Amino acid sequence: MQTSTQEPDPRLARTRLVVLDAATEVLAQQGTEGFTVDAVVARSGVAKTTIYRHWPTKDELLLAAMACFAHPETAPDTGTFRGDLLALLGGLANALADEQWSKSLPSMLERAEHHPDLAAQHLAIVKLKTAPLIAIVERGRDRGEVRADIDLDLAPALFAGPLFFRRLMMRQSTSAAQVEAIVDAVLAGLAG
Amino acid sequence: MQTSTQEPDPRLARTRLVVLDAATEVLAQQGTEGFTVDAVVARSGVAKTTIYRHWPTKDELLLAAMACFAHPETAPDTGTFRGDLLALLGGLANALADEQWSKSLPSMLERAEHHPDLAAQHLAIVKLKTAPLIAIVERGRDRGEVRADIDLDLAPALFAGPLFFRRLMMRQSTSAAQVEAIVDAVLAGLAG
DNA sequence: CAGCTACGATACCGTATCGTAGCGAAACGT
DNA sequence: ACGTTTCGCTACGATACGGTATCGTAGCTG
Repeated sequence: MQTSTQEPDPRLARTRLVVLDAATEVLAQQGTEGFTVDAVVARSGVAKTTIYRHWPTKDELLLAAMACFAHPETAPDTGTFRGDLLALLGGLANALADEQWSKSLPSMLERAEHHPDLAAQHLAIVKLKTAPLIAIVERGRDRGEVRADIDLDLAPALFAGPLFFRRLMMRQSTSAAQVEAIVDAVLAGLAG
Repeated sequence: MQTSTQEPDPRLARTRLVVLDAATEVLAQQGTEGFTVDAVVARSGVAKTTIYRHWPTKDELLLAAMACFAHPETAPDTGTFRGDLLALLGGLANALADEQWSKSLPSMLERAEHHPDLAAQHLAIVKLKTAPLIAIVERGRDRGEVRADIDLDLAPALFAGPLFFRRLMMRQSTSAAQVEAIVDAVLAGLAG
């Protein structure tokens, strides 16, 4: 046997791509309230029946769309602890300002609050995004730039928390100068 | 004339109270998705027609329900800067853990993202809640415990941001010891 | 080319939900 | 006690949306 399942139909991948792309756009622009299958149909140009052949229910489509944001972040390496933090948090500030992920973030939080499976997935995304931050702090600790008794679990909240707070609660973006002020403030408290 | 508008019908106030109470509960427990007029009817025991007599549309009911969370926070005065921060943020950590307001927070954020009027209202609530924090920092600055060039706009994000981050993004509560660690970390960076 | 597979279009069903109509009953102020 | 205001109830209309059925078409693989 082994009838060469090596080549799956390219049409499958194509519609998956087009539909998920449209789905993430709808989610970012309209939120969960406007996230309707018909809206994805209109935006993607893919027939509703086809969408249901790929994702048997709307929730699975939404889940798949949200999973698209699970790209791992890379940790910068500028040589200094402070430089790494500035680079990473500066990128985060920009991402929070205009990336689709940040625009869908409130929707994800809302649904995660009431749907355990989505909460788990979102937590996985958050861990992917905060991993480099932890890595940076760990590196700083090993270099002696950070107190040895630092609680690594608190690091993401300390550094990224203020940025998310400004984005979600105050609806403000954070400038490079403000990122610098935040980093310097927290950094002083962690110095060893 | 002047037929003593002093005494409005107590029935009006009563239903307002009962309905809004039920509405906030539904919102906290079910989120915006489950926030339906019929659900509020079921929970409050008030007839649907009556609800519509008070709030002509569902959105206005939701707006009114969310406005219920606009209680001003009082600033503690323990005598020391650090003590004030610990008291206030400790209270915030507890509120984030189990108050209805925190449970409806994701829903409010989600809707604020796409409804300008709700965004404005939510911002007003946030300012009410963060006002005492700013007051504390200001007091600390005047006492010389905080650098004079502190950016007061950044203070809420620095202190409260980590707590919200843990609640919203990590779905974790924050213990008193962790609050202390956060306060001490940020406080060191703000010292004058 | 032949057969299979995925896609498209349309129509359709069932349900949830917003919002209203109409009428009677109860509670309020005087 | 009486008029007025508010409330409750049932039923209803309208619409939007999730999901399916059917059939025909286009594209892929061999």
